[in-house]
Amino acid sequence: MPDPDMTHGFDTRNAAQVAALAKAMAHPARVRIIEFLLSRPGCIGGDIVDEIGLAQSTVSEHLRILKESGLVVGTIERPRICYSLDPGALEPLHALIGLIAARGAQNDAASCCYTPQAYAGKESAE
Amino acid sequence: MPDPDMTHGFDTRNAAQVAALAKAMAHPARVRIIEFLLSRPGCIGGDIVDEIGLAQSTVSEHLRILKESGLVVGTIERPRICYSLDPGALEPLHALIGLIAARGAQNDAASCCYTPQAYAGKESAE
DNA sequence: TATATTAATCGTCAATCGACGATGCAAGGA
DNA sequence: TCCTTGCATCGTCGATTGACGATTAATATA
Repeated sequence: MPDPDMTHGFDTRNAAQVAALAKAMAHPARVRIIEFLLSRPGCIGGDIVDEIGLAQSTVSEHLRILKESGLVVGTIERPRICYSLDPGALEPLHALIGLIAARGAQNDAASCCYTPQAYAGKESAE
Repeated sequence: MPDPDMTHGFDTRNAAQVAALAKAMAHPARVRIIEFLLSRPGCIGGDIVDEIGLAQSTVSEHLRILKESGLVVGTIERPRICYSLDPGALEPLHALIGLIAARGAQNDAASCCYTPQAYAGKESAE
């Protein structure tokens, strides 16, 4: 048995990886940091604090989370630290999202379930 | 001024959208639900509960979050509910991740900052 | 009408998150 | 040596999350 985590073709390890990456992007301030880093040719030090408009300690904490996920890398250039994106880090997330997006082509959201006669009384669930 | 939320080329509204989508994917159980939905031609009712291995109420809560994000749609087929992915929903997230991934081609993670002489004493920040 | 099936909702609890100000720390310059 | 600069870390607070069992709601079926 190659991988004991495998279930129905997907493994829980990968799910945890993807979730961790998504979590890193799951806050508006962090998304804005990413976008900011994306808008620059190189990377920036504490300008991020000005850009985001939160306290320095708060931004530092967001950067810590981003670094922990691997999405952002910091290079020390005393007294500054130089932040930049590591695009390769979000590969697992990118792959899954790519799969979902690809499904969009073949499969309109309406087509459904294994009980074909189900279409009779269709309501939207909320 | 076309959009008061614009800051340095990105708007906070979009950041919130992206963050909300990422948040929906920011839990291993929800990622596994997505992968499970992806592994099926159509969609499934309460089989998700068996697949995930958490209590029914917990899975229901995760499904609520996924529906709220638009990523998953539920169609009522009494007494079941038929869940399926709506690939279009994660467009904003997909777009941003696409941008980041594209950057990977031109820009290796090492190249950095606007102070070119910085490369002298390079350490890794943790 | 009574019962079984399936999913949503409620109430509760511990754990985690996000924000802040204050403080600490390492290098560079006066 | 004493400041200054730039970032990390600490401690604290309220808010949110994630898990569960119990309950409720809506149908189908006996």
